[in-house]
Amino acid sequence: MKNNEYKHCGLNVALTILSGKWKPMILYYISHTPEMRFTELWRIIPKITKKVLLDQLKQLEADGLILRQEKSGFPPEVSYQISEKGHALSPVLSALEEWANVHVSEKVEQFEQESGTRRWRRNGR
Amino acid sequence: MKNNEYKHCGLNVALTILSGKWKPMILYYISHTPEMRFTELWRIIPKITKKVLLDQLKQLEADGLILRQEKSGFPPEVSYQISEKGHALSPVLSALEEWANVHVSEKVEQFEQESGTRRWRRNGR
DNA sequence: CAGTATCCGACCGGATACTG
DNA sequence: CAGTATCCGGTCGGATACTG
Repeated sequence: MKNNEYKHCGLNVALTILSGKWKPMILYYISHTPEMRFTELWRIIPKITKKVLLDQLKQLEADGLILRQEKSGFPPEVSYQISEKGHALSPVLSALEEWANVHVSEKVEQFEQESGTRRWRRNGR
Repeated sequence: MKNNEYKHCGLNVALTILSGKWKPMILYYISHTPEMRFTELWRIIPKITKKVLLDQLKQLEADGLILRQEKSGFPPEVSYQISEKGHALSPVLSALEEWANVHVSEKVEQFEQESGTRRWRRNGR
């Protein structure tokens, strides 16, 4: 094989975008609800801190996977929704999910139990 | 939406397995060659250190995506190949790649230029 | 309600040197 | 050739307190 045939940078980009401890979960909830408010999201995701939730929401928004909508007034009212790009990604994520369930089911079960002690992220932004 | 409907742990597992700065590239090269030797891999991946290459190879092997084969004798001769699981993953990775090229092409181009200064990983193992 | 502002510790990628 | 052994620094996730 010749050197440097690797040009699959898109894969790296996609994985980078998806990297963040809570991003898949955030994406899941946002894509399954027409309008998800910040506090609601914060309530249903166990143990996440507001700062981290904000961080990951900002990244997802910056990458164009979700949309942020702010209604003026007080108290503030912000809701998030899935974008076109984000929506286009979901079948791919389902495929990944499916692959894991078929090929590494032990790890999935194990993961379900730990659930919460898991750490992970990706650097680079 | 009711709470805790999120059960897509497989997605988390899959992303965790794929997380590592060089893993997609390693996977690419290994899956496109019948037998890839350690030093060869080290040569064609720019700038990776042996320690990091070993780390990521060990993780990929532990997760069952690649196989390690060691021939006895001296000097040592080790080669890596893609496994069944790893092979089953490649269409999904192509889909991810495709998504990125269609939906975040700017970032992909940008990434191609930086190429090398990029950092990322995922914790939790 | 939906954020900021700080501070902190863990972990991962990287550099360098050494070895069976 | 294919690894180990150390050490280091940056980054991200997390905790806590404060604010428009």
